Amino acid sequence: MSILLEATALDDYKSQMNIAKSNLPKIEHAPQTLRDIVQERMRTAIIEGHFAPGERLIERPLCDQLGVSRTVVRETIRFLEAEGLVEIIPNRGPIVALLDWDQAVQIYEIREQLEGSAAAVCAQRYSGDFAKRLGEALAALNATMDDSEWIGVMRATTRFYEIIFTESGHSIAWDIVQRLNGRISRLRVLTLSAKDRPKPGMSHMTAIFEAIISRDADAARAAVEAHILDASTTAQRFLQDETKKAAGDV
Amino acid sequence: MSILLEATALDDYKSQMNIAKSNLPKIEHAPQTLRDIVQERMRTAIIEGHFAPGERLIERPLCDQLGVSRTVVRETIRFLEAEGLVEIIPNRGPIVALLDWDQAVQIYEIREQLEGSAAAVCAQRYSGDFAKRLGEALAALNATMDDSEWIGVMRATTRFYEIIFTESGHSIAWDIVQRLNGRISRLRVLTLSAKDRPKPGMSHMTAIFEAIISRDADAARAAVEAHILDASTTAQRFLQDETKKAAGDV
DNA sequence: TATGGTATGATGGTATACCAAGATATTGGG
DNA sequence: CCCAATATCTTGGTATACCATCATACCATA
Repeated sequence: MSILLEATALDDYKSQMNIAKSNLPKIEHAPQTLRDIVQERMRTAIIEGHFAPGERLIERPLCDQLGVSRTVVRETIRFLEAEGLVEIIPNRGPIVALLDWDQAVQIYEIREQLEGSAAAVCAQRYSGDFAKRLGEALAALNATMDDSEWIGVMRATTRFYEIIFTESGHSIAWDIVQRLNGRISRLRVLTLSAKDRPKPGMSHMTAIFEAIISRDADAARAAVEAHILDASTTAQRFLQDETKKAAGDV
Repeated sequence: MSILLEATALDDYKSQMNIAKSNLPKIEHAPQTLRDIVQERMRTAIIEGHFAPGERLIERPLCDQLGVSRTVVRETIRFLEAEGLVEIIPNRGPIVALLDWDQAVQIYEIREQLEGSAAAVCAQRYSGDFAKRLGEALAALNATMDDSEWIGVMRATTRFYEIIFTESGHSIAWDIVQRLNGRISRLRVLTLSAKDRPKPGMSHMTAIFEAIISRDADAARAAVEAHILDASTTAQRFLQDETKKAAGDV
């Protein structure tokens, strides 16, 4: 059964539509539309690697798998296209976006700037229970490092940075970073599941944490840069191995 | 007659569809789809201010004005939503995105970093006829400054930065900057058409040009930062005036 | 074997119908 | 005369059917 078919929010939505206003506890009814659900599901399916890069996304099968109309699927694809997660091949239709090393380098560089700034601003301005929350996120990240479930590590990492971006007030930069992360998700999977470097990643995150907490903006930025340099180096190794292997397979 | 109804590419497309393969010089047939045309047209209509911020974008009238089906319009809106040019109000539909000063500040800060980096990289690495091309772009920009057509100034400015980003190889950052510029287009219009500051803008651009040409990366970055600081200061003045006026109107 | 035609499948584009939710107008009762 | 309940209109969301085009694979014939 397809990953897209898991019976969850989509079915809830549909049954809710039919039942309509049968029960009253509809307060706080977040008007989550079908599109939102499908978007979210396809986005995570791509990011988590259930679709291979370059794989075609054929409309009607997707409709069948998701149980929604073409309209919804097409609008979703349009949205993901704008996000850079999907590319449109003229007269052939959408495919999962491909990623070459040049693009990856650019993305790491942009992340370096945006994450570095957010961390620096954070170090200067944080207040309230921010330190506590960031510490908890770091602890949670540390906990995920052991069970080596890359998906958990990725989510914990995201959570860690989300706290930083939120505290710094850089919501737009956070949007951009998340979108860029989606595009290099394949590389993140590779680096996160790399057996030979769970420790360096953790030490970098700890360094970022400590620099922010001690209100050292320059050190915070430097720590972020070190973290991303490490990640990009690891990613490069994998991507080039992969490229070589692909070249050999031909 | 609506801005959207200008008879141009859209009609060409449609008649081309019917004529089909009557004449052979169809080589280099850029497969521009209806969606692409509608997207481009609506994007520029929003950016150039033909739709007011907050204005509702009602599907069926748009279909009538553009002469296309709801599918095309809806997919276009989805794309522009992902671009941040359009917001969806639950149960009310899409509106032209609103912009508050907090968001604008964030956007200026991100632009500062991305444009600064591109200029710095450019200064270090430019080659070929880049200097000549950038000089021509600067001259073109200077020429537009006189006739005070803000649209021309905006395009020339975009062209100037496009050359920088292209030469630096930062294509993804350029995408991001362009998208961000779309979101603050209203502010750019205000600042560009400000009668009291055609000169400062030009002098900043000249400073950027000279710093890059003399391969001084630090100076280039500083010049970009000065330029954006100036732009954001001007923008802030306008936006706050506007806010005050709006408050007074209530 | 090579050429050309055909069948198939996928996409882009269009039209239409239906229902739900909001907004507005209307009308009836106090 | 005012308030409230109802009716109507508009819009958004969804689903479905249809056509034209493009690409590809297959097949038959020279």
